[in-house]
Formats: sequence, structure tokens, C-alpha cells
Amino acid sequence: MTSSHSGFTPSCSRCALQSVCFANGLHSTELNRLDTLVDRKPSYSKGQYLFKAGEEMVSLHAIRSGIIKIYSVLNDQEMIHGFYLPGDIVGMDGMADHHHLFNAKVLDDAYVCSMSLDQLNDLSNEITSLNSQVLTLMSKEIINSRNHASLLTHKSAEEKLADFIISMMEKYRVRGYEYMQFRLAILHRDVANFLNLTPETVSRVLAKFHNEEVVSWKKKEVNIQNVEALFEYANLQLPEVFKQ
Amino acid sequence: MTSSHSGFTPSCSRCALQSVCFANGLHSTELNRLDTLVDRKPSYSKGQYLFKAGEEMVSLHAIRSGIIKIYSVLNDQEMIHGFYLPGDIVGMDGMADHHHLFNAKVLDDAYVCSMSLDQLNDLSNEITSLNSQVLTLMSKEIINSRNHASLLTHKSAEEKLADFIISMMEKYRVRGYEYMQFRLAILHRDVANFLNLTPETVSRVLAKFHNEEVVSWKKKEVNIQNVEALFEYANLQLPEVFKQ
DNA sequence: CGTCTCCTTGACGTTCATCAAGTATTGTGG
DNA sequence: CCACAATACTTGATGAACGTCAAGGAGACG
Repeated sequence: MTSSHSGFTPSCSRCALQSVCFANGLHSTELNRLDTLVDRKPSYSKGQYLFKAGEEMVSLHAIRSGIIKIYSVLNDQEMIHGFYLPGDIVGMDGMADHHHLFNAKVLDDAYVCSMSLDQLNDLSNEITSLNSQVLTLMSKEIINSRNHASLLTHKSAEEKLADFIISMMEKYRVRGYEYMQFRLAILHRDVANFLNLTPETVSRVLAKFHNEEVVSWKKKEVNIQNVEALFEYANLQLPEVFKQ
Repeated sequence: MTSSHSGFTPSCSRCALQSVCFANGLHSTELNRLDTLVDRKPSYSKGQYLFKAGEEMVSLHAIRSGIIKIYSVLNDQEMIHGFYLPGDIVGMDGMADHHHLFNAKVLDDAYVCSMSLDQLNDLSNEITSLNSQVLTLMSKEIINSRNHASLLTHKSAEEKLADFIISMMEKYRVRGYEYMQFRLAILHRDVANFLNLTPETVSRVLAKFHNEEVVSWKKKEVNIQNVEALFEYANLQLPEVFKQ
């Protein structure tokens, strides 16, 4: 166990994830308004759903801890569109007609802040920066999804896996958690699906990374041993932060 | 030549594409407000850019005629994220930080209605239904992009191409244009890229579709001869409209 | 402690990419 | 408006990356 993100958060104004959540850019008085409207459900446990495809969209959800996977089903085949970690927002696909088209399943016990759509709309009318924050989040979701399509189409199995591990690492780093080793409660089968590979291929590539002491991922624990090599495998520029 | 969409449109209130554009859901007085703020540029000709990756986002664009392709470049490789037809909105990727991350290139001479971001924001504050229309459009873009990822990962070459032709047909049908045969000024090379295939594979599959008299696509003219077979190739349910 | 699910490792196969060479179509400049 | 160059498309032969199938081993969970 390398990082345990406490589930309990008393208020938006004291939340460490403020800057990546709805709350980004709000003044303290506005934060307090937001605070009163946020619904902090007790917790979701592994296997539960935040929402399912076809259901009415009641709220937008901010992940405070845990992991959520978003997926659709096509011809009996699951297709995973993303894994959402603390600080991420899920449910924006339902804004179009107030019904979800994807499933949101809990992979690792999660605390979630939910904001009802009606209240969000009301508050957005009063607080323009909240509205523009929602637009920003949706725009980022579009960018994310397109970048993922690029990865799916233009990268090899090794590049995909290196890229995936880096993106998880970066999420933790940006949010101020430990990032050279961290818990990642995602099945290899699910990663394979997300990257459009088979579990066998994922297994083979991870075995290679492990042999070469680049990164190990065993029993839901990721351990990055050679960042430089990892970025090379991903065909990505090594950021300054990691140099030396 | 099967359909020529006239470029000239005097106002939003008389525009045939109203219901799929920003304007959807607005009252006539609101439409007139919108009208005064929309910039109807003379026209874009083939090869021009609406915007390029890295540029500041000044406006959101509604396509009135022509075709726009949205693409990114990764390791010198083009990756096409979509083709946008009359009634479609492009540029929403820039809402996050007011800079575009993708390129928008004109494939077939186009008329475009542009709305400056500042004015859109101002007007959105006044007219809530305009704001929610923008949210709806962005949400649809997310859905689109994810569905495309599903197609890329879970479909065969034949399914992909059948699916693509159907999606173009449906766009024309929904907008009230001729849809059993229509002009489609997209290079096969670009379609190949969009579907993550090679031009050779596209050529082979189209040759097959042509031999079996399902659909022909020659010289930028699409001609659907057997819708039923086309839907079968795409592995999609034949909609009621096409039955009998 | 036994069962179920997940992961691993090996042998083999398939779809589609790649390479290559020729044909058609489009664009251009005189 | 024609000639010819550039670009797009076609068709065939070959190959590779990763999928599929299979069977054994390790964790997880009750």
C-alpha cells in the first residue's frame, strides 16, 4: 500500500482536488454556495454503478477517491472509454438529452461528490465561472477522447502500454500523490480492452517491461523503475521534471 | 451532380439547418439577436483552413455547406477525427483553453457561419437555452468521439466502410437532402485514415460492394443500390424508414 | 481450503498492412 | 482547351503484428 486517499472531505473549500474539479476558479463565497449543493454520498463499493446506459442523468459526479470505468457494450462486447481517478468528472455524456449512453462502474471503492443537474444549471446562471468551468471540462473530454483514438490507431502494443502507465502516473503526479509507485486497481483484462489489445498481449508486454526493469505491475501495485526507458517505449518526450 | 446546397442564407430565422445548429430551441426574438451576431464569411475554398492546431480560438463555426475535416498530426502522421457536413458545428475542442488543438481543413468549398466566443458567452448568459444548446452540442461531440473509438476497435474493414457510408447517408437524410445518392467530396485516402485502414483496403472493399451492387462510390458520387445489404455489412439494424 | 477468476506462456492463424507496378483522374500552364 | 504532370486509385503478391486457441499456475474470496 503506497497511498491511501482518505475518503472524508468536509467541504469544497478545503478539498485538495479543488483546482481540477467544478470548483476551479470560484471565489470563496461562491465555493460556499457550491458546497451546500454538493451531495457527498456515503461511498460506492467495488462492482456498483454510478449510472448505467439508458438511465436518466440526474447528476454530474466528481471522483474524490477510487476508480470508475466508463464503458459501452456493442454486440455483446464491452468497450472501455476511460478510467476515472480522483479529481476527474464523469457523466458529461448525458448532457445532450439528459440520459446516459455509457455505464459507470466502480472498480475500487470510491467516494464521490454529486451535483444535481438542475442545481448545476441554476448555479451556472448565477456564477459564470462555474458555467465556463463546465464547458472547459467538456472540451477536455472531447480532446481526451480524440487523443485516445490517436493512440488506438497509431501506436504499437508496447507504445500503448507505456503510454497508459505514463498517463496514470501523470494523473497522480499532477494531483500531488505519490507517482513512482502507486496502487492501480484495474484488471489487466480491462486495460487490454481499453487499449484494444488482448490480455495475452498485455501480459507479454508487461513481462518484457518487468524483465528489462522498466516498470512492474503486479497485484494492483505499479512500480516505475526506469522512467526514461518508459517514455522511450511510449515514444514520448521526457518532461523536464524527470530529467536527472 | 445530385444536390447543390446553395451557399446563400440571409438569416438564422430562415435557415433550413436551424434545428441542428446553435439556434435550436430559440424563440424568434432570440433568433434575431443571434442573427445580428453571426458572421457570415464570404466562403472558404478547398484547401483553406478554418483554424489550425495551436491557434487561438476566436469563434465557433457552423457549416452551412461544404465539408470540413478535423485532424491532428502525431509523429508526422495525420489522424482524422471527423468530417463535418452542413449543420455541423466545429471548433469546440478549443473551449478548454481558448486554443485549438486540431486542424480544420476545407475539403469542398464551404460557407460557414461563425460566432465569436466572446459574443457567444455574453449571449449565453442572457439566453439560457442557447447555453444549454452549446452544452448539448459538446456532449454529442463526446458521444460521437467515443462511438468512433468503438468502431475503430471492434469492427472489420467491411463493417467500418458500410458504417461510414451509412453515417453519411443518415446525415443527409436527417437534414432533408437527397440521401440515396449524393456528392461526397472526400478522398478515399482520407476515409482510409479516418477508419484506420489503408487506401488499398478501402479500394478492395469498395470494389466488393460495387460488384455485389450494394453501393458504388466513384468520382465523389455515392450511389446506394441496396440499403438492406449495406446495413447487413455494417452489422446494424435496418431502421423502419428503409423497410420495404 | 477449495473454487473461481485472473494471469501467463506457447504454438499457430488471420486480417489487414506493406510493397510494387500499373491505370485512371485531376490539376495546371501554355 | 489541350498536353502532360501530379496525384489518386486499383490490383496482386507477400508478410507481420497481434489475435486466437489451449492448458497450466497463481491470486482472491468465501
